[in-house]
Amino acid sequence: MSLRFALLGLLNERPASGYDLTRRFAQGIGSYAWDAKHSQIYPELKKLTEAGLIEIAEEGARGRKTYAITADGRAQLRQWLLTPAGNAGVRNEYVLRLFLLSALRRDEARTILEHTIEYSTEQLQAITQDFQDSVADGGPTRGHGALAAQYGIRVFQATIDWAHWAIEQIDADPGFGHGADGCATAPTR
Amino acid sequence: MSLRFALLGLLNERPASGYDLTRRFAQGIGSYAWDAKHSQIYPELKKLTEAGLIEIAEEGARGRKTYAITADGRAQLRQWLLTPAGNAGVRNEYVLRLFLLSALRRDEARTILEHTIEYSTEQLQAITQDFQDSVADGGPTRGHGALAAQYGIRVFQATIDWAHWAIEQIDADPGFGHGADGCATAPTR
DNA sequence: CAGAACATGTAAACGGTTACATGATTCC
DNA sequence: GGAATCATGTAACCGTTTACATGTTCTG
Repeated sequence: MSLRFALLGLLNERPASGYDLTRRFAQGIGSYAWDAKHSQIYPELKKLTEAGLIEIAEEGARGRKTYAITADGRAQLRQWLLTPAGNAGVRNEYVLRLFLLSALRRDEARTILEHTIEYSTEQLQAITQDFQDSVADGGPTRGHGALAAQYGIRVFQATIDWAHWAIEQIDADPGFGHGADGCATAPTR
Repeated sequence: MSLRFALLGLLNERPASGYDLTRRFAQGIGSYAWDAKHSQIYPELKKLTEAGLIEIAEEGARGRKTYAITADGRAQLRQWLLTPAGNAGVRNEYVLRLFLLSALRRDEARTILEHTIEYSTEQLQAITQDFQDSVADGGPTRGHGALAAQYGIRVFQATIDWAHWAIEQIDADPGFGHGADGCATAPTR
């Protein structure tokens, strides 16, 4: 059900085609909120159109269809947002990997954490850059743009800080890596 | 594929039954890394056993089966962790909702952000409490326990800080809520 | 004119959720 | 003895991914 509202939310900001929406999922929103592929987006846009929540605002070159949210769609989006939702099914493979670090040897875990710092730093810079580009283009400095960008910045910064701290921890911990292959402290059974 | 490694990872820490694993998903790990229900966990444990990656270490009362990871399973887990993974399909409905706040009126968005602060504060306290309980019980203060708990603490704290900042932003922004129902700045077409 | 990017769609296979279903043990 | 908790499983449905499939427009 969330995909439907993710699409309504993006279309509420401004009209877009399936192609546009696919790229937006592949970029920012897909990295920390919700991901979707074009093969899921196109059929969903069709359903939303049939339900009257969005409409084709314009048909352009190459079969391009620009969709816009309708009053009905906006009402449903608002209703969904105003309905409280307990923390539903989170899925983040990257974070899962961070959780399982104790299965690695100290040096391996350190390498992964260093990659995490590198990766998160890149993401941080990408968000900052995107945001500044959007400001320069006269794009939305308010609403979605600024709030979401700032959220991403803070979460990635927290991840970087955590990874630095985690490296210190594993370096200081003599028992780290007990679950690693071929280590004497890990009996097979 | 990730569920498989999530299970191997948890079993690498210590042997557990399907029931134990279900509870651990419902608690910490399910809130910020990976979620799964018992109906998915039990069949997966069966498959992992058939593949020789885990084994039944003990059969107890009420049909309880305690599974333990095998050397093979540990090797596969380690291999997976050491294989770099670009940020794969993230899904977090709670964060998605935060992204779409600009569809609401200022006062509504503020309410949601206040709920976010409240909720994240509770989560923060729950993690801190769980972690302290686990230390008091002589549980693992190393590996998974400490690193994961600290990660959760930092991410929830970042969310709280962001929400405070976001409330200030929307209060200061005269254009906020342009996408809300019945607002003059949002023409239907 | 070739290759990249734009643009949309479908189908099979897989993963995940909800609901159904059952029974044992413990606690009060 | 009844309720809560422990404990495991299956099936139908729905959401998601991967792979297949096609054609257009722009850029160099």
